[in-house]
Amino acid sequence: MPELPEVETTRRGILPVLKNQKITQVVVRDVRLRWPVSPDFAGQLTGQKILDVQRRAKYLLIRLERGTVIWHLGMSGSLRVLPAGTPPQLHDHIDVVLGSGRLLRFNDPRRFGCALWTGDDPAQHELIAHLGSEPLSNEFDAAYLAARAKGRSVAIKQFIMNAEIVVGVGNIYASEALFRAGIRPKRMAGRIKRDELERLVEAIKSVLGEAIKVGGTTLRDYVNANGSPGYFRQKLYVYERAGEPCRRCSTPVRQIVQGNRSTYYCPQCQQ
DNA sequence: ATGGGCACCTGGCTGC
DNA sequence: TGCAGCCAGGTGCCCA
Repeated sequence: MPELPEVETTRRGILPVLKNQKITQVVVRDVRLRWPVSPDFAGQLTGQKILDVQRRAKYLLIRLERGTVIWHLGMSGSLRVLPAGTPPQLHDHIDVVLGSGRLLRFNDPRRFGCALWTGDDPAQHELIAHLGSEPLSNEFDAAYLAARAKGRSVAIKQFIMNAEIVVGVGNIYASEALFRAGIRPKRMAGRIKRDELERLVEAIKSVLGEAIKVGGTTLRDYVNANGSPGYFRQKLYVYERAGEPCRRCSTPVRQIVQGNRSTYYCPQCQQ
């Protein structure tokens, strides 16, 4: 569910609530996440002060005095801030209770998310060490993309969804970025021309940036730290619009499958 | 090394 | 009404 804009929106929502707070209690109701929650997870966190909340790719990094929690929302996860004592509901797997009398609650119906404590540098963690560029950073540019795409036959849509190349671009924003750039999603990554890569880089940056500004995209169940949805859905040009007229040229939007994921594009605007 | 496909899991919707 | 089948915002792993 959450792509980079939704994770970043969550980060911005929880940071002011968590910063400088002491963790007074951690409740783990279900350890069966993508990786089992470690038996010492609660013990490692309890009593520590939260220093910062950062993001790398779609991972939230909760920096503590000693160590870091690496938190991923998977497909259906959300982190919300609630008053301590709020009764848990279905799929509320983890609570982090704060000295302020509030708590951070992790809900994840499909349990594809994870919460891992590490005492080492999170940048060196196996899940994070091999990640590609942050799309909103200056190092992500056409030269970088061209170098990585050289000689590769994978479809450009799957290429930009590959986190070893560029992080944070999921199924929604991949289709949307390719629409903005006017590129057909099935074209081979290595055959995209330089000026098209320039447009693609700008499209990825702009679509992610605009989505962050309005709190991300809510399709079904994504909510931010306050339980509010994101409003970028209204700005989607092609995603989940199969058969509907393209917002630019009125040609019906087409839906195909790539790597077991739905892709949407306009056969007129994208070549 | 690269690309393709599957697995993990629950819930909501569709169509018979 | 009930239920089987399909689909969903991610990503690690296995295979050719």
